[in-house]
Amino acid sequence: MCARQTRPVTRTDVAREAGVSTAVVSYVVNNDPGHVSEATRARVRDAIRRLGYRPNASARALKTGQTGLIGLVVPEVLNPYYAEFVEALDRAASERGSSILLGLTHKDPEGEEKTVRSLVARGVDSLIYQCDFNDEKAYRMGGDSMPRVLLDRSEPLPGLVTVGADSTGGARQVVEHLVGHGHRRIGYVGGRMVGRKSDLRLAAWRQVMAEHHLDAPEPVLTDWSREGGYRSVGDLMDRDDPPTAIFAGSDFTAVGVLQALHDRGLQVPGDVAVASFDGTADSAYTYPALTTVRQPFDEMAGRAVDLLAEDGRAPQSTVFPMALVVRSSCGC
Amino acid sequence: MCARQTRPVTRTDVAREAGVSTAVVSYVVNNDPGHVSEATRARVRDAIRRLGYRPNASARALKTGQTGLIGLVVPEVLNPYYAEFVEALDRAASERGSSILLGLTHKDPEGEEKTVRSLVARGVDSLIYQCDFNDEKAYRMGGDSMPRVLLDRSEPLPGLVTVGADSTGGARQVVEHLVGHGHRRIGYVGGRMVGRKSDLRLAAWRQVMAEHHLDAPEPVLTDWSREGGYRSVGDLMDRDDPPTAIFAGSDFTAVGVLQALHDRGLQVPGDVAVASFDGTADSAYTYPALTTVRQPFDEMAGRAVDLLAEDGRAPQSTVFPMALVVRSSCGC
DNA sequence: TTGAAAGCGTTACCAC
DNA sequence: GTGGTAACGCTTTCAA
Repeated sequence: MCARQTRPVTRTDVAREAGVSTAVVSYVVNNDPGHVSEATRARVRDAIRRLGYRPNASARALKTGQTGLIGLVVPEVLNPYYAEFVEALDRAASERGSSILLGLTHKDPEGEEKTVRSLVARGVDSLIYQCDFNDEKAYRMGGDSMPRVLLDRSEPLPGLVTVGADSTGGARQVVEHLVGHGHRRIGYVGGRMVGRKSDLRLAAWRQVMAEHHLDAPEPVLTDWSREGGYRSVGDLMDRDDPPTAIFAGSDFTAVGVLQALHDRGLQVPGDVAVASFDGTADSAYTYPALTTVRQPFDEMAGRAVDLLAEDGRAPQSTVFPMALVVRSSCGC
Repeated sequence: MCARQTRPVTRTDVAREAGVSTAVVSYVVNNDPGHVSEATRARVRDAIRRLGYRPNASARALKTGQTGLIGLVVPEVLNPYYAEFVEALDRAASERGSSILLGLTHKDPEGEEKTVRSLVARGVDSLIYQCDFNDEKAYRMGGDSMPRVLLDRSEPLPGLVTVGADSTGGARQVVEHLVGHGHRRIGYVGGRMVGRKSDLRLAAWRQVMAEHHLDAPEPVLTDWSREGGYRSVGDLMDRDDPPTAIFAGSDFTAVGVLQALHDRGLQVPGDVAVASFDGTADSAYTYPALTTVRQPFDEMAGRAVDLLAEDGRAPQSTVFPMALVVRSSCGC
């Protein structure tokens, strides 16, 4: 009735049990259409159930050369920004029959290289990069034989496959909105860019200010963290003419900004308005709730996984629009 | 100089290049000690480098029966509570030479079963469960042949391997702290337990109240989300004698509670004190910063991965203490 | 210290 | 429709 031994059931056992060859079992397991008669198919299915047979993933992978694993390189998952990507990518991957092999770098710059190496060694079919440092280097490390995409890039990168959001358009919407509230002194707080040339948000902020003939105060550049946001408020508010509104380069930054503002006894949006960037889930639960522009997480994730499946190694760049989410931190 | 074809380099190629047998290549790759002379070793390493050889993970896994993959079943990663676990587990796993294969259920109750099935089909060596529903059922699904641990369990479960935190002790610390501030009406807000018998936090709160001869107001049970926390505040504060302090069953819940309190124009901790449970990173960045008890994420993660490695199928239960983190939401 | 060779569980080509 | 069987790339025993 039940197997005495723990030896795993193989396709050979099933074949014997069903009185067919191993090839037929393979056909049935892989739903090979038309190849096998209904009667046989049923018999095999039955044997599979009776024996509790489970195909061996490693054997299949060895034979087909495909593991169904997508390696995801991402700094951390405690930052909701990355968490949004991870969730969206997991959904996209599983809809398409793949799984995500997590490669957290834990924000360690050299962890990136280690992570990629480990992912490749585990036999991932493809790679998605969502990282901050040494982008192109890490990207190359994947090896040219493997489909890979660089996520969260707003601009095409020569020779690379990228997917991203229209950061410029998004940032413009935020700053325009703040200007629309009548603010004239709008400060910018964000992190320093590490692996990229420039910060499109910063540039867009400058540009919108200029278009409205407004002076852009000196931006505060810190690191992309809540702590960074917190610290930046001193720099910004201790000036002779502090801003009446702050554009934070990320929701995460804004969380720190908000706390620092509260600690100084300033009202938001009464004394200072705040708006930010990313539209992560937690931006709705700050106090006050953040006005922000939402990243198209699902669209980017879906596209990224599709590109991998297309095996597309032709360099190309996809950019999705961002949408303004109006809440109360701006004064609406 | 460079390979014309894209055919992947195998151990056979390396053997030929180095003028040795494939077995020797294997010895070198796996650092088999003493088995091969320094000269040969160097020759092989050289050939490996020249050819750019990378061992094939699937073939190795097929042969050894080990993939080095740990399946992690977890509802979501956007909730910082789970994100803390994911980060800690990833760290623990990679320190021990394994990788985490992510199995997000996306809070879909039936997703749990699908997720486990998918993880097993991908050939994980072992399974870690960090989930809310149908615990034991999902646990059994892993199959008895596979090492697996149920994470985040404060009490032993007959026949299962569990790792958790001392929730009772943690909750007691929080409530005692609130009592120490002179509060007499301390409310409880938390989620409903789904896969478990009872909520130890709730019980501990009741007990501490009783020990101090304090009446425990009717607890508010909602779901474990920011939204749930937000909604619960109405239930609690519209009473005839609203509490002067609130114990939230999780930081996530507390975030919603805080926002609702602010929206009602109540000061924290002035009008109402708040303290919570979990000690996730974001609890330091609410307004005001939350007093909470911290889960021993790293300890639990490390222990969980160790238990898997020990192949320990003997049911056992490990519980780590929780530590009070005093910040400003309690009125300190 | 090194090599030959037997599988590991599949898939898929080719005969029947 | 069905079955035989040669790989896939690796580990490991056993002999040399």
